[in-house]
Amino acid sequence: MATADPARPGFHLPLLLLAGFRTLIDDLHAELAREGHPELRPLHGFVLQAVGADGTTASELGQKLGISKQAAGKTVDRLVAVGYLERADDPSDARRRLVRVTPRGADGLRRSAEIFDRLRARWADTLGPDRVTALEDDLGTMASANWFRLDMPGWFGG
Amino acid sequence: MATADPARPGFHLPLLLLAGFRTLIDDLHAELAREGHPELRPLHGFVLQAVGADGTTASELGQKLGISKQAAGKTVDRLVAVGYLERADDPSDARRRLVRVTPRGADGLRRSAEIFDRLRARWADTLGPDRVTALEDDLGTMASANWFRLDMPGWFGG
DNA sequence: CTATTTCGTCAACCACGTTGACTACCTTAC
DNA sequence: GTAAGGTAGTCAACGTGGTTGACGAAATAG
Repeated sequence: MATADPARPGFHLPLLLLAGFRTLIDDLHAELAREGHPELRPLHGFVLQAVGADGTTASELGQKLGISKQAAGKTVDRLVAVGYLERADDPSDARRRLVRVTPRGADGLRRSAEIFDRLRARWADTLGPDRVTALEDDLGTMASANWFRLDMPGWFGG
Repeated sequence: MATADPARPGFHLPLLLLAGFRTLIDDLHAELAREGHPELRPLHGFVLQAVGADGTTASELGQKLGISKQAAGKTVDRLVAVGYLERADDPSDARRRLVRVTPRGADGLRRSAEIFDRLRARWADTLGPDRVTALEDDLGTMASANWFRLDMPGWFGG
């Protein structure tokens, strides 16, 4: 493969990280689809996670995810449409529209966590538990600068 | 951060991989912009790389990147518009339109490789060269299935 | 010479992001 | 109590990156 050209070692690392991420994410969603959540898309897990048990609002969500409130609102729309989130009025502030995870959303979230645990175990089986931990430690050290920003336009569109 | 919740260790790994990738890619493009390539988007580097020194066609490119020929064609359009790729007729086959990297494209590619080397060196400075190598080895082992596919819809859209 | 395949493109569509403008509402200050 | 200002949510237009389906032109197979 061109990008794995040994003459350009610098290209290895980003591609490996991307491929590793993709492998995990693809496996997760294949399993999630098998377990009754075929509509759940890769971004959705992060969004559900960010909404959390206490609920939130579109603006807050946008801030948490590093995207605009409009983009967050649209994503909520989609997740509401497939039944993973619901909106409710905030009695204490008529401007706000509370966003909450539905039972179905909670189920998807729970299964995601379980599946990720199993996938991590598979990595541990292949590499050894210590190396997976070391990998996580090292990545944690290096990645701490850009933490948990999902605003895709940084690398893709927009 | 919610997704880094220690109670859900399974969420660590994918997020770390994503964050690591993002950090690298963001740093690359910040530096690339500084060096005279502000139009270069994260995907573009992979595409230029896939076009290669010998040139290719939209269909071939699509196959290499794991996307449709139409998507590949559109991406080529954009890269032609900003001067990184050019099209030429294939004298031996009137259906084909050769896609080639321009000198400007080659410059961007060369700089990308250099910058990635420097970024990798930074990782090596922080973690130690042996751990970076180990990280690459382990990721290579785990990620070997999904190599260099850019079809975002798998995780994002459509 | 005809049938099939392949290459490139067009058109419609979807997911995901952006900015700008606007309404409705809460809050603060006078 | 009202005017002013900030905040929440939505609408509209747009850009990027993907998808499928349809189609003409050119190469290839029979």
